Amino acid sequence: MPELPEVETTRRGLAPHLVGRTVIALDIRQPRLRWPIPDSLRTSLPGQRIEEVERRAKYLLIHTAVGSALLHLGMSGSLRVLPAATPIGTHDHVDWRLDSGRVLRFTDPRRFGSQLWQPRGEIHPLLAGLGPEPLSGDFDGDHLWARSRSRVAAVKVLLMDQAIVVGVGNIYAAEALFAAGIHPKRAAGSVSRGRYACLANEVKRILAYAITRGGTTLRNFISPDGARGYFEQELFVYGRAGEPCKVCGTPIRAIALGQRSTFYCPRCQH
DNA sequence: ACTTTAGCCTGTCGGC
DNA sequence: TGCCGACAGGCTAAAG
Repeated sequence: MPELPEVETTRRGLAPHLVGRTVIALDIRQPRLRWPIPDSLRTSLPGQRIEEVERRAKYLLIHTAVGSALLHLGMSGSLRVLPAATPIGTHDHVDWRLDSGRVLRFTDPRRFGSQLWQPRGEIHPLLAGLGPEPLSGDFDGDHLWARSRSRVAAVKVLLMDQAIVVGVGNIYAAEALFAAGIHPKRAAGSVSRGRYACLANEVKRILAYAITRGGTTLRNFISPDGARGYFEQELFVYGRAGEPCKVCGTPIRAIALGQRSTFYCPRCQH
């Protein structure tokens, strides 16, 4: 499932093929994604030259002179640059025809992804309320500590709240909490300043390391060059219910937290 | 202001 | 073998 490292891996794979290219036309075979593809994208993007490929949270921003396309992979989406004649598969919903003779192809079986448009000078509502980038200097333990006072929700829910910090999904939240030794169900407001400092550092370390591994491939994720990610081999708790903790040997436990599966070591995390 | 719930989708998997 | 319900999950909007 694409979280920050997977989106960043995608960005790095796409940028060399997109920057400097002009979008000739869009082939939209399925406009009903997480949100319908807006007319503004259909009318604004064709004819534009791509200036830059940026990542903000889990969004890819494809910048042009008149505005930016916002691409989100949802949980099963992938983007690849392919020869224009590549046969179209069942879930290949959108193609951007490029002047290089290739296409940027969006594939998404579950259609939780999106393609939106943001005119130059405007900020899309979906980007407006986002918290800081976890790998930036704006994010640290004191930020988590300050934003968690008086909050009774579980610390894992806080960590996955995109208004608090972006890019951390179910996998990396579980891994960071394990590394910091914090129980995922602990009330966010009851975690000390010092432990938040540790947690913030682990979030940064794990995300940065996962990017070097090409992200985590579970089910659908593939990078633009078709490669799988290799971080799954490095997971300590996610998806390992019943298996021994790699640190202490205690069986990893799975619980539901906010309708979401959560994995932790009952001995290492408190 | 915070917390909870429903909903968007379809491939996969266990059970019968 | 085939059908069927449960489950998975990022994220938002609406409800509590």
